Amino acid sequence: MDIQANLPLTEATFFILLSLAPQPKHGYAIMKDVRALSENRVSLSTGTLYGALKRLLERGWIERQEEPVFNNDGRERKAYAITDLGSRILEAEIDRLDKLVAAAHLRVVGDQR
Amino acid sequence: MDIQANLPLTEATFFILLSLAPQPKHGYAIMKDVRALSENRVSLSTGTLYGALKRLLERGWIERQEEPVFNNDGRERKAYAITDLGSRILEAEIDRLDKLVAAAHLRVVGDQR
DNA sequence: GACGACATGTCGTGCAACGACATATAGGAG
DNA sequence: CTCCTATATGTCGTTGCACGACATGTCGTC
Repeated sequence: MDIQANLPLTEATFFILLSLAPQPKHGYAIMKDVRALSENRVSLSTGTLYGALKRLLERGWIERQEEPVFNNDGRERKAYAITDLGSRILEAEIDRLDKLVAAAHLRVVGDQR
Repeated sequence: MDIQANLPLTEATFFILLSLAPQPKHGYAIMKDVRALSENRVSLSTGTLYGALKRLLERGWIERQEEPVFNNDGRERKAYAITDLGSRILEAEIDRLDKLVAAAHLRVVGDQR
């Protein structure tokens, strides 16, 4: 399978995978995590979130966990976990972004970062 | 005008602005430059290129140069130039990418760059 | 005279983001 | 007891955009 062919990821997809990278989460938790990760810049609407999750499941980049996850008050949720394939794609995307940023910094005038 | 509201840029848009940042270019030159910039990963089809250029003109991120640009054999082309607004948006996008990459590197396991 | 590089454009398709809407439970404020 | 907010999951219609296919033309080379 050609990983490169799936790039670039959309911003929603990228943040969802990044959010699931350390540990599995349920939908709503992903939403909050992405908001925090992006310093409140990205607020996934539910349409974007669940639409994206559905697509990611179909592609096998993430999977539903069988073990239920418990939150503070004890209610259980079925969480999503990133798959090996998903991890490889996320890493490839980060590689791509690294090169992109490097190329951009070489080009743009008045760049002092 | 809220610059942040225009982000993220699509990959095509980003590379076009980045290509025009050092100096104005005509359409076909942008195509070749983007291919080189991205190490042959991104090949803009003409549909993407001219569609994007049209949108960028409408938004005032780029403009058509009045002075014709001459290529090797002396034929003239009307080139596109990035505007001040376009430059500010490009810089904002690079800022966004910087933060994104930084956040990603903190998160992802097995990251040794 | 055919072919590849140069050069500019239009059109139709398909995918993805997004806001709006729908639904439901839990807990705190009044 | 009722309203409001946070938690939680989902569907639907619209819109924007990338992309390949097609159309058109010039110039230089083999």
